[in-house]
Amino acid sequence: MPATSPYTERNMEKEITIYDLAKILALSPATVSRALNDHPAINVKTKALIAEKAAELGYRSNTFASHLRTRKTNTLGVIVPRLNSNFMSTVLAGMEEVANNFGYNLLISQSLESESKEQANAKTMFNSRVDGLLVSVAYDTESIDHFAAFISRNIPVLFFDRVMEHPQCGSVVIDNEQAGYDAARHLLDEGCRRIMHVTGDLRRNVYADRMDGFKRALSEAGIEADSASILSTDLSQDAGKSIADHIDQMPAKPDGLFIANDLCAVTCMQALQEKSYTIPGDIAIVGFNNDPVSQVITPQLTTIFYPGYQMGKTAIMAILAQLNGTKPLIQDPIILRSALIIRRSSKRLGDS
Amino acid sequence: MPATSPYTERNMEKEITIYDLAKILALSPATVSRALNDHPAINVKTKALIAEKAAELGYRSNTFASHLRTRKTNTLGVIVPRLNSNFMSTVLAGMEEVANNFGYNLLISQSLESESKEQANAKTMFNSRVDGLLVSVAYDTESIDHFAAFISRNIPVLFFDRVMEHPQCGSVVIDNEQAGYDAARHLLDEGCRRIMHVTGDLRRNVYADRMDGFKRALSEAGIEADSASILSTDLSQDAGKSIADHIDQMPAKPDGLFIANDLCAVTCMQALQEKSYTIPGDIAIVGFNNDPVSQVITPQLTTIFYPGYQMGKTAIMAILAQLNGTKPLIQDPIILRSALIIRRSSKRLGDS
DNA sequence: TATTGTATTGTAACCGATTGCATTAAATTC
DNA sequence: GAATTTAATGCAATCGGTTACAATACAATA
Repeated sequence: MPATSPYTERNMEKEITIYDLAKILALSPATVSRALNDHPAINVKTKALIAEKAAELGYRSNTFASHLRTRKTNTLGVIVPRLNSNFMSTVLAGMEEVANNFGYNLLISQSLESESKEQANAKTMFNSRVDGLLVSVAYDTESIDHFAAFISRNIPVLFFDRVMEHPQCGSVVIDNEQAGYDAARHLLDEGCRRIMHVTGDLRRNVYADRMDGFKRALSEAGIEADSASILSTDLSQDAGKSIADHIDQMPAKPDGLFIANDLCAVTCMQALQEKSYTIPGDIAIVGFNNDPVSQVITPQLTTIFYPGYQMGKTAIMAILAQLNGTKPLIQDPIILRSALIIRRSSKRLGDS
Repeated sequence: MPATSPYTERNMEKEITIYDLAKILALSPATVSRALNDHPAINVKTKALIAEKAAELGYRSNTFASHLRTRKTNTLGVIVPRLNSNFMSTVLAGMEEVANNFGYNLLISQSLESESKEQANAKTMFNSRVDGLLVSVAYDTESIDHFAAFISRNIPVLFFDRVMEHPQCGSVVIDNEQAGYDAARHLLDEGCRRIMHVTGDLRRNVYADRMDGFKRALSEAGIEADSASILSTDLSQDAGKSIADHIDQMPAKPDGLFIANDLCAVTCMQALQEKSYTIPGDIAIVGFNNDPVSQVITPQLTTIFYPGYQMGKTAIMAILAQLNGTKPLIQDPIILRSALIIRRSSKRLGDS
């Protein structure tokens, strides 16, 4: 009976190195290294010989040794609040596609909406020596000190969607203020006068800006957005139900509702319908993100189209441009187009 | 005028190493290394001293040097068909959480449902020297030769959801056959007799198994599942519409519909409703995955609960167990519980 | 023939962390 | 006080590729 159980043995096949190849072919490791990197000084026949032997023996370059020497990783770090939202997974899909095309890998982690987790993630990314970092910050992130290490070493940090202000960091966003304005303006145009806005944590630009746009539209219409008409929540599905309860108990109920997240909006809408409110008759509703659920709910939800895939692609291209030195470190935010999609949940006036 | 533009300079700050720390503190690199790794042999005071200095100087471990030496990357590769589906992003969220807790990173890439892309991804993962590989195969994957390199080097390869048979590879799945049976059986119990099944590519276990279960239920009920009652599609949203058109033109229309994907089912349902079919009156429908949309559609969609988050967590734990040698390489598939969730879209009989 | 040039390959010093095997100092036991 | 532990630290080789700087061989030129 063997001393160790069979399944504890691993890596039976020895990993072969350029030294092995060199010895077998009676050449120097340097020549092998150069040949494998297609260095012009090496004889074509020698290259062919080495390539053949390498393939035969299943040689693979040890990227650690290589990176240790060259100080490049070809890896980009991505920190997002959550992986499992339609929006974020769409962004990531876009990122992965472009990164892959340019020979970069993606190291992805989620902060689960917690600043401390985000800090830990950043540290890991830093130690993993990512060539660049893409971040959408957590709900409760206050400081960006945990990115200082990157910045001081000139490792590009790019924020997307939920961004932080920093002179050295680029960002990719949509015009949230305008989107908020469009949403509110649309509700006003549909005849709503007591419009309520359900938003997220106002420390986050995306929510603060949407609210600003919301207020601007109301103020233009001569309506004051008092504090009672703005509700800050975590925009979860549970929050959606609570909002419905809340509205149900309001003496002067809103006739329009702008909720900064589709999933939350949809849940709220269902809860309201259960309480026999009609949508859009009693209350017109506008969501945000153009999540698949917005087209599935009855009535279909008016929302803001958010170009997630494009945002992912754009973010990667922007950070690669920085890495290649073709773009300055200091740059203006990249603003992508979003658009109001009008569906039935907000149409209070005739269609024609 | 400087020779290079200012923004092309990078990494101005010198990276400090354990040698720098050792020199500054008049210690040996070995002590510094041990201290940073919290080695028990090092004096607590010395550790504190080193930790402090390291923090002060912004030291970061060079993972390449470390990995080069230890031959471990602490990175797991994940190849999925698509990132942007509710199911997959939920799985990934679960994976990330566990991996992160155990100090592992995730290198994630998507095959976009193409075998050739999957092969390329596998190659990258191989060269990145991931410690293990988690795969859910693409729609059209025929062979698993591209994983042979891993297997022959005893790098664990674990399949999840869409799995391939291989004696050396573990897998994490649900009992798709049973789920398919449950779905069909439920429709039968609700009085359906002409039941149609819309499935995906039958080379994939998930679809083949669900179909087998479907057939078993029908055959038990004495109904023959003829080829006309089974439709193989790509389960996209477009497919959902086509299915509705197809049904609309069938002479003998089905009274029950089991679609192996919620998003597709929902789209189909909407298209059918537009054509004035009532759900579940004319046609009862069952989907698969318990996607958020299933609770949003009217009537709410009966579906199969798929434990995505748990699957992600389980898969990581299983592969880590292999890496730690606590589990044999050859093992039975891990089967997670799925469950039929009955909602309105399939209730043709009274509730009581 | 001596010199210079060209093509090709080799030598050896890195890159930075890890770790088996000492070594030294201090504490404990006899 | 001598002998033995115990605690803490150091030495030096190692991981595998890269690359500046030779070195060698042979052809071309003076």
